[in-house]
Amino acid sequence: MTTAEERETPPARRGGARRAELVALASRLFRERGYHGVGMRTLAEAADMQAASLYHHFRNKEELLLEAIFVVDRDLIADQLPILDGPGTHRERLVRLVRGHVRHIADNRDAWWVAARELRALSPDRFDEVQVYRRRYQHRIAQHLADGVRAGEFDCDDPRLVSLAILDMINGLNEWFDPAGRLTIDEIADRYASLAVRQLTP
Amino acid sequence: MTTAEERETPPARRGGARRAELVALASRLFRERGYHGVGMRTLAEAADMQAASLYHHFRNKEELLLEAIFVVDRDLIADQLPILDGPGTHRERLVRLVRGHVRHIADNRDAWWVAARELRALSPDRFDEVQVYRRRYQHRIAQHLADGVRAGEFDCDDPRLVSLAILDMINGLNEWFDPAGRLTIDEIADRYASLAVRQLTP
DNA sequence: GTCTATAGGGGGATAGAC
DNA sequence: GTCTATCCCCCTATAGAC
Repeated sequence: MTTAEERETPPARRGGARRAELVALASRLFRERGYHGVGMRTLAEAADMQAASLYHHFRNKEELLLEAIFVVDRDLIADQLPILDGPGTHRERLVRLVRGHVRHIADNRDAWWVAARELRALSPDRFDEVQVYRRRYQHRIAQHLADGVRAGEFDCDDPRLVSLAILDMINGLNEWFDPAGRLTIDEIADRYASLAVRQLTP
Repeated sequence: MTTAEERETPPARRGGARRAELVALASRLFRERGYHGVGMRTLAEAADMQAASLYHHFRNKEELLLEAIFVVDRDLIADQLPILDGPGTHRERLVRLVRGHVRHIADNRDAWWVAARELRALSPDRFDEVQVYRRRYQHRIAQHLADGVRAGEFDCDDPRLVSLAILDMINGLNEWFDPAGRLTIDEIADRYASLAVRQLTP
């Protein structure tokens, strides 16, 4: 049982290191086998405990999924959007945003994988909750592009469409990025920032 | 039971309209609830039959998934790659390819959804089989970009990376495209073709 | 080609001891 | 905070009648 107060605290602010470890473990397994493909018994075995013990840390399986997804969608807003309100030209701020976004993916690959694939496994209420974050991020970027156009710095016929195109381009890299591959993540971050700028250069 | 000859025929060339109907139905349900989230009973009910009857049409559940994914990955190669060997400048051929790719997604949204999310639910052998198609498509596009650079038509430091960036941009639209939305699919196809060209214009 | 029946296993979740 | 034991349900797949 949880108290009313605990129920209203956002999941990721509750609990400590153990809870975060379990979420990270769940993210890895969900990524490898899919949310519905991983049972609580499998999860528990990987955490060296019994399935029943997991229910002391999480109300149910969905809460594990929600926390994994929040690592992506809530933290991204917090880390990234302040960049757009910071100093620099519109172009410089966009470059910093793209680089930061690429590195956030590289630093949280399992969670990004899960957030991309398993959002629909959430109940409708939870789904909507995540979508609010996701849309806020995209809309703010579209706004930044429109601002840059008004400032005469960008050339862009359709900021909404281009913001989606740029985000999809970046998010796709988690599918093929290989830490041992031809390019380091910092090289990719730089090149993707250039590609984004190229879409907007007058 | 199937004969040896049937077993060696590629899945999508076997069977008739009924089989294709069942694959389309499965694609829709897999998209809505995920591959592991849809049971054979659910599938059978939606098709107005009993679960056991499905095993007359498909050896197992995975065969349904494989066929859904092949609608995307095998057909795309067949429809699209000839464009790059056809007439026109490198730029014109790229524009035709992007438009065709966008329309293929719009015409097969369920299958594309499943192909993007559930590839890992395949057994390793089947997974590899699909990846061969996927890589062939991407490599051929990277080749086209490199050819265009040599012809002096494109400017591109890293054709491999840019081919991935363009494909990820396009494939992402299935996440947010709404047939009843602001832009028609043909408008999106045109604008995405322009964005792709913009990445390569000297 | 479709059915009924069922095998054999795993699913999420809970009760209550310690 | 972790355990054992268990509930009840759904899973994929097969056997064999029609």
